[in-house]
Amino acid sequence: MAAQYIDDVWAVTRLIPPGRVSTYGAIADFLTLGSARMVGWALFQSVSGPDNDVPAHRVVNRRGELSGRNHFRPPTLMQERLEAEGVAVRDDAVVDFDRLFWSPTVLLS
DNA sequence: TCTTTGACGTACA
DNA sequence: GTGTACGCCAAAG
Repeated sequence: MAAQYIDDVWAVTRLIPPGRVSTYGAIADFLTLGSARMVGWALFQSVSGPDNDVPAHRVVNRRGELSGRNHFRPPTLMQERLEAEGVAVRDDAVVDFDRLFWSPTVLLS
């Protein structure tokens, strides 16, 4: 069974609205994991395992780059899904990332 | 058990 | 803007 933080990360990731993106640091800070790497690891488990019902493609690094696209099958799946949701991707990075950025902290409001 | 690596981020030169 | 260093925590070898 997955660890608790894995479940939390998946829950937050599922809350990301379609057409929006979030960052590892924002989720890590929201869950007070203390390390953004845990977020990436948790999402990697979702993509690698059978529980791929997590929109991991909506989570990018701080620059808005698709750093984890190489872990998708095929590696272009991440960009394809983002573009399918209306998120423009250019040079492995989200266009207008500042505008499309979504933070889980909005749930606190 | 120790070492290395990893979907990151911040600090500093 | 670029390169280096460190912290952070967990999994794999």
